Amino acid sequence: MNIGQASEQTGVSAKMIRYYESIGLLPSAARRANGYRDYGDQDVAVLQFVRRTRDLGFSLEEVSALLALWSDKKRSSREVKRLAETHIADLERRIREMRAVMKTLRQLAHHCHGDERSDCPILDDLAKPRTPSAKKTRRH
Amino acid sequence: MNIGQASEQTGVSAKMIRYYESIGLLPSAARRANGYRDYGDQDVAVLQFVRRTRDLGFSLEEVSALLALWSDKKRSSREVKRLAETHIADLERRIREMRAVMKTLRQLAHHCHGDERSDCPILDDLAKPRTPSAKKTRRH
DNA sequence: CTGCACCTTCCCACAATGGGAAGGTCAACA
DNA sequence: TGTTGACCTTCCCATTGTGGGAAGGTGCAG
Repeated sequence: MNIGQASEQTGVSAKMIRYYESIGLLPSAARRANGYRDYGDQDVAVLQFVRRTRDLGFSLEEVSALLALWSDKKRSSREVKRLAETHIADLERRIREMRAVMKTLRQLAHHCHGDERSDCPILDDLAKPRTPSAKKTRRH
Repeated sequence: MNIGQASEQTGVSAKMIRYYESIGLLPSAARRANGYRDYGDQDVAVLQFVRRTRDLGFSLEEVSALLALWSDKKRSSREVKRLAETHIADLERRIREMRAVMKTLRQLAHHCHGDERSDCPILDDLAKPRTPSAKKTRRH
């Protein structure tokens, strides 16, 4: 099957499939005589695995680790669970941070009348403090 | 004051101050005879404004809009409030998405015994479905 | 044969930030 | 005076994950 079909069946764009191969996340695809990449059911399964883990927010590096664990028959399930739980904890932390930010924004917005008058407590407040709590919400 | 002091007082790295200037987010800084950038209290106030809005998760584009509104004496507070509320709605949406993902991950992790045994329902499940709900959690 | 849809590789762009090189400047200290 | 070290300057590169698009080959249908 061509890359286009593989893309359609998995929801991973052809561009990304080639990219994943180029960075070594996926093994080099088989090639037909004309140079086209050729995908089989096994490849599609791997792509679906990648698609799914990406949808769940795992980084490509984490996906790579999960793929390795997936194909390693001797692996213990402990590692997998640990990876999932680390990810859950990360999500929880980010949600907490975002909630703190929302709280601040809601307070600011609440005091802004939001009409034609020009005085706006949001802007006045933004100019003053040096947010003490908010850490950089950096993705890993 | 030199860029180093301005950086220290505002928590914006010197690197970023120069970058913000280069992309036109900030006006060109005054220069001393030796070519060093020179910052005054007004510049520091602007940098603090930027720092604070960045901490609250606004993109540089949004910060730019807020800066314009800030310096526009005739603006209505409606626009500002709208910007803040759009941002709040965006945060809410992202939190909802992340919670859905966490729920899935928790279910997966719950069924994984996480010990030396190698069979792992997390990996088995990841290989199967085509997540229907999870949209890309892309930052704006 | 022509046209169109597909494939290939290669380069560029994005958002925001950090790292670091190569070189100029300034202040303090021996 | 000379040197040292802490600044400053610009310039380029890397990151993460994705899309856009050019330039060219392939394959099939009319």
